[in-house]
Amino acid sequence: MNFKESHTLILNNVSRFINLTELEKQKYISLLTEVKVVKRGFLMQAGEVAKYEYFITKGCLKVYTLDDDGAPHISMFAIEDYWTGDLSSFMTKKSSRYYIRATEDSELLGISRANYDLLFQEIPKFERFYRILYQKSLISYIGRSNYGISLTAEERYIEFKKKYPQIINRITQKDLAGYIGITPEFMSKIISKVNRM
Amino acid sequence: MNFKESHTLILNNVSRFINLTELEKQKYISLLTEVKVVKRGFLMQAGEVAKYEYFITKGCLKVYTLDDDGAPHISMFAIEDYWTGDLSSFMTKKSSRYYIRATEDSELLGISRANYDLLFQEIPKFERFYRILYQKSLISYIGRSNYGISLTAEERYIEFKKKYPQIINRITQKDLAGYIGITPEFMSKIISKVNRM
DNA sequence: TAAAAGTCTTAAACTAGTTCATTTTTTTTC
DNA sequence: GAAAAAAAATGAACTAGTTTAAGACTTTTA
Repeated sequence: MNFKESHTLILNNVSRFINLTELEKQKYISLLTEVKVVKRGFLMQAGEVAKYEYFITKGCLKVYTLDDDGAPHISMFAIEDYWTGDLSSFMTKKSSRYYIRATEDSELLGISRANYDLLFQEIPKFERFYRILYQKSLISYIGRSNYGISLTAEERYIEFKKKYPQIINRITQKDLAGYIGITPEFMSKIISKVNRM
Repeated sequence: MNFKESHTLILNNVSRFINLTELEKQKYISLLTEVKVVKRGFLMQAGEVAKYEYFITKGCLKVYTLDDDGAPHISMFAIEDYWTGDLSSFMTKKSSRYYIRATEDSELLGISRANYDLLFQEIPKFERFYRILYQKSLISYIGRSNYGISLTAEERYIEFKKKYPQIINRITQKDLAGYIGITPEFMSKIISKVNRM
């Protein structure tokens, strides 16, 4: 059997941590659902329960909440080879506070909650896969946990630019401001200052 | 066989997510090391490699970094029935940026990196235990990831008070300021303001 | 139990970041 | 490819949080 391009991408991602037999690969792929979202389309909206966890095979999306004043707070940008979704809502089946919206035409592979649970029964190796995946995500979130309160906005911008050069050119300055946690006006000032340096 | 009080505590913690046989329990306990730290003592210091991940059976500790000006940024307080350590350093074996210091006389159970790896071979069920543990931690870190940039210091204080009433009476106002991400002076103003309300 | 060290409070002068308003530039849509 | 809509730039007046300094209170140590 040979797999589609998107299937090869996700199987390569999984094979970073566990080895699957051909049969297991087919089984895994059979549990996934293909999803497309056009630019500015919503993958999910606040108030819904997260039905899927997603792996991105093409495109770019932003995950954000709206505060009481309706101002967006972007918690992540996700591109090809990243996982995204609202893990909390997905696990608890409670309604989500998050919006996920494509900033480019995007393609994803989703796994439903039922299939996620089934996966551990059918291929217990996936306990290990997710153990390592969550461990790595956790390490990265722990590392960032203090950055909002201990760095200035300018330092957070410089760090983002260094860490995610492949993302910074694909998003608007306004969305970047929503991620850094400042107003678009102040973002504009910082960028012109840093570029002048 | 019967277990010590601290062993019962950690076995209860583990049994939230997986069931162990008596033999597995004994095996697990045999992989742990008991550690005591007196008030103001260090469990680890920046520059060291994290040799253990810890489960707290008694006491209270603070995990923090020092910034370039020597000001402490506290990333967590940990009390009985919590896990602590520097997961990044523990996994990568690179030197840590963190200090972990007891704010009360404390007792912990540590697992070394070698025993952590062995654990998955000997009792594969622990892949599931850590998958769920890390998933829950991750959900809580994701939930907090925007709180430093989207809430005011006063809102962060009120939230901390509501969420961790059992911790707030065990730490100094100065350490709380280091966690909230403000100066002790401003912390003092906020507390007197909130209490006046 | 006295001295030393650390913690907490208060206040005045300062700075990083916001708000609001206007203009210019870029992107989207028909 | 023109009109409309959205994003970016700039500037002036404002606010949340910092800095520095000094005195009062509490905890630790010898």
